[in-house]
Amino acid sequence: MGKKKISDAVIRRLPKYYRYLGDLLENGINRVSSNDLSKMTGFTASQIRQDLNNFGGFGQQGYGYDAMNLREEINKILGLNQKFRVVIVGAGNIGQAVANYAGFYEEGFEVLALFDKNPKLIGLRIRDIEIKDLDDLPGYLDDNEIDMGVICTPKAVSQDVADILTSHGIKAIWNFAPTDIKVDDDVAIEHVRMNESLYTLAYYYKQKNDTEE
Amino acid sequence: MGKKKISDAVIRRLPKYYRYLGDLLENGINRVSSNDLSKMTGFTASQIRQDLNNFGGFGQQGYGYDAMNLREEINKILGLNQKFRVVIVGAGNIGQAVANYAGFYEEGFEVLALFDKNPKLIGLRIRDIEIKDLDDLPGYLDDNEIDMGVICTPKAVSQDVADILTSHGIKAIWNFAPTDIKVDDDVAIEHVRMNESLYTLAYYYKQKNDTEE
DNA sequence: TAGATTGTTAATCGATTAACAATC
DNA sequence: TAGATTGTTAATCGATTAACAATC
Repeated sequence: MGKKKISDAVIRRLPKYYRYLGDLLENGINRVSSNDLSKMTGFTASQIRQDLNNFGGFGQQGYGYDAMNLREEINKILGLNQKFRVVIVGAGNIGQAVANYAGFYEEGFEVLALFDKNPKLIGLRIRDIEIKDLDDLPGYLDDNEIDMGVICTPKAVSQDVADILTSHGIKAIWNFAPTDIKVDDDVAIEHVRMNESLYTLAYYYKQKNDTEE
Repeated sequence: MGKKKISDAVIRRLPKYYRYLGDLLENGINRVSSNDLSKMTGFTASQIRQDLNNFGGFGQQGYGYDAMNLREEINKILGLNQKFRVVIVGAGNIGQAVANYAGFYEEGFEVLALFDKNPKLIGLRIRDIEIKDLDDLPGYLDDNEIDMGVICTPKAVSQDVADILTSHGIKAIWNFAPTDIKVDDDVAIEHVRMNESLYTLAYYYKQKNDTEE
């Protein structure tokens, strides 16, 4: 409604707070100041307070933040307090990596099926999840309530897969294919840009080694 | 030297230009304007011209840019015009995915060895690259000239692995473990933040579905 | 209470966009 | 040449940082 738009930069810092708060709790630490978080995350204390105050006053003057409470608040802000029913399309190394990743399940992301068109893979099970024939994807989406699709296919077919997913009601797409995918405005999409990351690394490597100022 | 510092945001856009220029060339298109690139990338034409002019005047008034030339210039800027000798530490799904990814080789990244501590994996070959015992990593690094290490281990050991890599002269680390890693200032490091990406997706999914304003 | 630390406003900084002269 | 489009400066916008009153 009248809420001011939160910038993307803020949202992308929240997972980092969330992770460090989890680390603190694992170590039995329950009290944390913006200054503590600053040391951990590398963001300024001022920025951290600004970020959090976009969503509410979670701290207490003179004390700081309760780590568990703050973590739960961020959990809610990010929408991690719901279950996500997930299908993975493309059951190669990356698809399998996602299916196998335990941290995924801990936050409520439940992988229900993988799809591939490789006959050698169809029928196999990853973590007890069956790899199904890609041709069965539309029917599967019609018969099951799925929230999120993970695209782990080669780039040549990633847009087609996205089209199948969205035309069958999927509103969240996590894309590992090295390409941009176009979706309607009501679909959330995130790209894991491995190539971009690698090339950026190459650049900074070069900076540090070529031009030892 | 006296060069003005290029902002990180600029660097992270370069790979996208690079990719779209490649697409154009594949389609036999050799001339491109900042306006064309704007339509493809979603960045403004003005921003694209600004970005490129940080590095030189690659265009021609009234004409635009020569796609092949511009692509080569970006290749050089990013430091992709050199070979990278790479080791992958952690030969699970992600490590194997990286080793198998063809786009990696096309840009001059050559994977020479994988390392793991799982006896079931040691001795296997991925793309004809042997998986070696993690214990042999320090010796291997001493005996071979390696530029880059890719960390695909669980987070509990990622810092230790990074320490081994850097203490044996590695100056570039590509980290897939879901944690921050500390390295000296002369080491370039890039994190592929899959968790952050996923949680951000959860947030935007929630925005689009909860608050149909 | 005194000390600590938040929440929040104001100041600064940097990045993006707009505009247009230069020029192919 | 006329038209197109860059390179580049100036204007705008937004994000970060600094500062401090509020208050636990």
